[in-house]
Amino acid sequence: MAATIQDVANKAGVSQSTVSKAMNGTSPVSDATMKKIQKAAKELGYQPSAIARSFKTRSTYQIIFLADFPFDAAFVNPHLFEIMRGVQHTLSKNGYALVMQQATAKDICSIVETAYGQHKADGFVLHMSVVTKKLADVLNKLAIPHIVIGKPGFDTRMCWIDTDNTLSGEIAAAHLIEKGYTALAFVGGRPDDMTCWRRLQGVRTTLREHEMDLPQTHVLKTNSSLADGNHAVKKLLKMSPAPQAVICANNPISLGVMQALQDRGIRIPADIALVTFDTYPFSVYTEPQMTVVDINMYEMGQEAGRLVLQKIKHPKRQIQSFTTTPVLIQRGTT
Amino acid sequence: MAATIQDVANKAGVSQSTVSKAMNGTSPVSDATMKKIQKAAKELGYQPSAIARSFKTRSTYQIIFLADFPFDAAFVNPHLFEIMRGVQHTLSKNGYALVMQQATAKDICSIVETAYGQHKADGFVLHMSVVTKKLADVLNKLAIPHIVIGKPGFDTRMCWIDTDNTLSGEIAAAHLIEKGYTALAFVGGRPDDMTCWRRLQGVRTTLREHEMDLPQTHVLKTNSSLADGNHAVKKLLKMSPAPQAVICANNPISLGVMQALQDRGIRIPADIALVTFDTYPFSVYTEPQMTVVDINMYEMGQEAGRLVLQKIKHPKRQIQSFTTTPVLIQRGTT
DNA sequence: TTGTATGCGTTATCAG
DNA sequence: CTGATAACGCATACAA
Repeated sequence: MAATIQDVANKAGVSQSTVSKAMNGTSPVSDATMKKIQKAAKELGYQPSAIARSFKTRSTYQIIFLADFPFDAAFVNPHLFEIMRGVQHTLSKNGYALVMQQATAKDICSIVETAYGQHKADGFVLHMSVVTKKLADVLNKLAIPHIVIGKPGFDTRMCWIDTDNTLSGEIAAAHLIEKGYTALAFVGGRPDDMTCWRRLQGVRTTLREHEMDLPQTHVLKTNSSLADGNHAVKKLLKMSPAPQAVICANNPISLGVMQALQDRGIRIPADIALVTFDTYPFSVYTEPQMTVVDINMYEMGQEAGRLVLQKIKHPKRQIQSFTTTPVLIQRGTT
Repeated sequence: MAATIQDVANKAGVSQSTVSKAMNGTSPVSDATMKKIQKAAKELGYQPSAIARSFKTRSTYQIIFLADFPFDAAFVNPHLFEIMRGVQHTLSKNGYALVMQQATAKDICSIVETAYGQHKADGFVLHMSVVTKKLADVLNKLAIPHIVIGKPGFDTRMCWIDTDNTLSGEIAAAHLIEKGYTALAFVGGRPDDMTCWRRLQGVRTTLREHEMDLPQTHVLKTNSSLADGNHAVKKLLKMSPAPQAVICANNPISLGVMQALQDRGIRIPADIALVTFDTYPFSVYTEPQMTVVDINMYEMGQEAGRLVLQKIKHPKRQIQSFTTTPVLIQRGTT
């Protein structure tokens, strides 16, 4: 059997509580006994039992990451894992572990209630996609430490952090303006795609600040697929004034636009410049590589980790904010 | 405070140990008292403490997944997450939780030793990339339940499962033969890339079975990048006999080959057919879509989960095997 | 600075 | 079928 704190105490010739104090520095111990204890512990290969400690301190040192991990998740929602990596990193540094668990909006409440009720975790990191109003009530009523990744679509007292897509849009627009492009177009996603929509808002804001215009005729709505990008090109080329630069709301759209443009012999960026958002999946594989406004999801994960630990220590603090600044990566398309 | 088993016992007017037996079905209980207990438990919202149970039963019901999660992991090694999803699914169904933790070949030993020594987990799922001989010794000496994802590069008594890349190669070759292609070429990775190498071996095996040949001149070595795929085309077109079909050892290579082929006006599959491995990242985004031999990593994860639980129950059983059959997905390039 | 005593919530052994 | 009782390993209030 593994050595217990009692074994160490016996071997060192001191009491069990003294060993505890010595190990945790929770109360002063004389040099002499400290030495004895360390020696005994080392010889026995003593390792404190995390379970017993949890039992006594009534905390698990665990955080559960809940999301609806889709089939082929790494491709469908790669950000999820970059965020998880970040969370894990922070937690690990603070002696906490990250548990990964699948959930849906449907079963999230019962999962959280039982996991917390049975003391399986001290807190939760929740992806926006599984967050519901009912969950917000549960979290609030039971005062469960948590942080939501992504701003919930409804008013709530939950704690959340998100990326600033509006700011990303502003940065994209500012870059194009700085490069001297005056006639812009925007190829977006569906009206209910908040990410795309916020990026568009950002673009608009910056253009307005420069007293430039983005007429409704130059804003295209699509379903965010590569094929939609292809089709958008027909409309882009009919616009008047002809766009000198196109902002694509996401990677698939931008790849579609680029392909169709190049198929017609239009040179990028000489004839038309292109900007999109996020590095993956395609932006570094195109020729030329895409200029993008990127976001460091790993950093956001780290911040989420810090915040959930903070909530555990200070349950009353409420955090609702944007984090991690988007950054422009200029490559070949502008 | 949350209700304890004692509270339930008091409310039901029975002893604490009877409640335990009733809840766990660990010893027969009369219908009448069972009813009383269930009623009391429900009214109190009783939830058993997982910590206390762990403490008593000396098991954590946790498995740690250890891998070197790289920067932009979802793109660099997407399979990792599909596997994790599978593991998590199986564990969850069996009342276990999956902890995600970053590790490197350097620190893996100390991580495993302390995590196991401190009773933070009952077992481990380890990615091949962090597995060392020293780790194998530790695992063996302490009889730690584990399963390695990927066959280790050295002889060992560790338990592992892997995908059968050789079989994948065989399937790719068989498909081309069935389609009537007789002159083949193979564009591979570096000689030390075992995945590529095994796929090539599989191709060779099947060709030999059909008394066909893959001469050394028709096997190209590259660094597995898209650009390498591009460059390979020059050599492919100089080969004699001219290849009717090309097997690319992985996705980036195949995309490069396809691009360069199409740039020269060569039609796929009319002039040259193409086969590669894995669905992502590119195979569904090309035009035409790639025919691939794919592997279900989620299934492999599920299997890994089952195996590690089995190892916990039967520590002596040793498993070293291939799992999950590769499957041909015929699309537009053959 | 050290030791004694207590209890965290559960399961399990044993007697009744 | 039920109940009393003893651990599990540790942290901590309190006493010395």
